[in-house]
Amino acid sequence: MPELPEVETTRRGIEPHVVGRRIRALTVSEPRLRWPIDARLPARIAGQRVVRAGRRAKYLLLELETGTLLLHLGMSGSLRVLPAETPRARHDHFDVVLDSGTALRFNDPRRFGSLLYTEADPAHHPLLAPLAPEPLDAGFDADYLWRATRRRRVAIKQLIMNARLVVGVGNIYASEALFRARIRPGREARRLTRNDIARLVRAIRGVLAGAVKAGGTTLRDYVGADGSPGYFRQKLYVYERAGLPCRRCRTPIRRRMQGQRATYWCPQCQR
DNA sequence: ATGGGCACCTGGCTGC
DNA sequence: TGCAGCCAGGTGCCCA
Repeated sequence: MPELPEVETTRRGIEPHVVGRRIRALTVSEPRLRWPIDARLPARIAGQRVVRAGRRAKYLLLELETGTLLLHLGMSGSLRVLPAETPRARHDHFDVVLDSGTALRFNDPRRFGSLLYTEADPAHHPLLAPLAPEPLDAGFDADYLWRATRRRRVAIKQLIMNARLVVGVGNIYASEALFRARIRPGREARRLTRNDIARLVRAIRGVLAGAVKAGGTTLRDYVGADGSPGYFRQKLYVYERAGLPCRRCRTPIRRRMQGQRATYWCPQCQR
């Protein structure tokens, strides 16, 4: 589910509630996430102050005094801020209880999310180290993507969903960015021209930034830290719009499977 | 090195 | 009403 905009929206939502607070407890009701939550984790983080709420790609980073919590929302996860005494609901898996009496509560029906902890530099963590530059930072530019796409035969849509090459773009925003860049999702990456690449970089940045502004996209499970949905769905041009008229040219939007994920595009606008 | 396919898990919807 | 089958905002890992 959550791609960069949803994770960033969650980060912004929790930030004012967590930074400077001390962790009273980590209470785990279901440790079986993508990776099991370490049974010693509650003891390790209890009593620590939260220094910073950061993000790297689709990971939320809660920087503590002596380590960093790495939290991933997976496909169906959400993290909410609520009073610690709020009764648990189905698929609530853990609470980070703060000294303010509020809790960060993680809910994830599919349990593809994860909660990890490292006392080393998180940038060196094996899951974070190989990640591409942040798409909204200066390091992600046409030169970078040009080099990353040379001699790559994969379809460009699959390439921009590969976190070693482009980070933060998932299935929704991949289709949306390619629509904005007017590039067909099935084009071989290395066949894109310099101009295509420049438009694609702008499109990726634009769609991600726009979605952050709208609080993300809610299709099914996603809610922000305050429980409210994201409103970017109304601004989607192609995703889940198969058969509906293109919002630019009225041609019916097409859908096909690409690497076991649905891809949407306008056969008229995109070449 | 690159790329493809599978696995992990639950729930909602469709169609018989 | 029940149930099988398919699909869903991600991504690490194994194999060719």
